[in-house]
Amino acid sequence: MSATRLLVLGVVRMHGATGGAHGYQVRRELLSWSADKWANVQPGSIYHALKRLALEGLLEQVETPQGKGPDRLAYTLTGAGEDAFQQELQQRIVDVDGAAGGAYEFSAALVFLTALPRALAVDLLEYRLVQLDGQRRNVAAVLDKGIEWGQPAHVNELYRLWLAHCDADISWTSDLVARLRAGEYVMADDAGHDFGSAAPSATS
Amino acid sequence: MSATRLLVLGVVRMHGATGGAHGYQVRRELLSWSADKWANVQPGSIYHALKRLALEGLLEQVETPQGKGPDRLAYTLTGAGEDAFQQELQQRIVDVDGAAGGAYEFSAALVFLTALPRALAVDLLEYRLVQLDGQRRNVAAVLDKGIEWGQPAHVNELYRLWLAHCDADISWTSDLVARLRAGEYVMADDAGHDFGSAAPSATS
DNA sequence: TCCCGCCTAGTCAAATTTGATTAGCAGGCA
DNA sequence: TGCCTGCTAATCAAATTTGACTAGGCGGGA
Repeated sequence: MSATRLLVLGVVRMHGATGGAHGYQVRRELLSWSADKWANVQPGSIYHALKRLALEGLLEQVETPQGKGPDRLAYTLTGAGEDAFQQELQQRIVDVDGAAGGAYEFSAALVFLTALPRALAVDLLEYRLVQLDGQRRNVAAVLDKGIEWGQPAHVNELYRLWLAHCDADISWTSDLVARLRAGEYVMADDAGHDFGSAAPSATS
Repeated sequence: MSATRLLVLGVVRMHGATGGAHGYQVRRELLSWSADKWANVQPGSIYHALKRLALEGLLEQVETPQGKGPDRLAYTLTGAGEDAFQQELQQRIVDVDGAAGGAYEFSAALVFLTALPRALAVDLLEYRLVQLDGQRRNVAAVLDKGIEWGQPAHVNELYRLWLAHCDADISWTSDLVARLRAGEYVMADDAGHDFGSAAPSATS
């Protein structure tokens, strides 16, 4: 599942309480997060994702109050959609994979962090920490051995950069875990959880 | 120009001294850099890029010694291709743009850093440093003001992460500049520059 | 009233990416 | 010899992404 799909799924999920969301609404929400910068949310991708997700049974078309304006198709999450959302979200928090692309794969999940219960979020992030540490070790090893071995020197430079990013990720993640432990944010199992906690921006 | 295109252009350029490169050669070179991890180098993309670049006149099909094996189409850089390569390379070093996608846009350029004369590389990296500093300031400002303003809290978390990455980039870049100044790497204007300095991996 | 610009909502052709698949040849081995 | 495996080299249909463009309605100034 691409980052775009998780984002779309997640935004539709947020609007679940108010009877689903249509494409433009999703687009606006994502734009308000600058998701056009750090993920790729062109209009076309969103509408495509929406159709695809509906086709796969993760979303369901809900009949529109059909107000004024142009055509408008709204969607809600199905049960399968909720499952897929949870699964994908958790997967992404844990996965470290692609060094550089990874930062952006993770961002898509971070936005929905509060959709998880606090203890689970903490556990997953701690597991991520383990993964990150492993990756750090790996990169460091390549860098140590790699000086003399194959590859033009600049490829090592790449590893050096990744190492720095690993370190940054590790300390940021530790910090976040600590803050979550200390009770920051309203998580899914806290009183007053607002089901995704989007700033109210629906206009329909 | 996408990252893939710069990578393909750059690899073909490296093999310029030996009469051009064909798709599979490019693929292997990129795989040996793990570019399938941090950029997206599926076979199809490479062959597509090759054709497209040829169509745009940046590459030129060179007639093959036509040895044994399957069909094989080799390409070399044209004058326009060299210009485009230099321009794109320099652009990418300077551009900071997309926070998360940016790291990976930059990686594609970093690999070809030694294709620049030392002084130019240093200048460009220093300019990048200025950009990064600006970005850092921006993110920090949003983070300061942003606590109370709109957006669900977790979006701020994203900014916090970017801030950490900015810092990592800044110190890595400073370090690289210092090392370049101290004479590390064989740059385009140094004696013994091997025109891109790929580990010999041609097989043809 | 009429026109202009802007916001809402979404479509569509073209470009690109994905990754499974084809196909020739060489080497090992029974 | 005959077969199977693995490497070289590239193609192709299907999926996805890009981003320019259509089109209706609304508010306000001339």
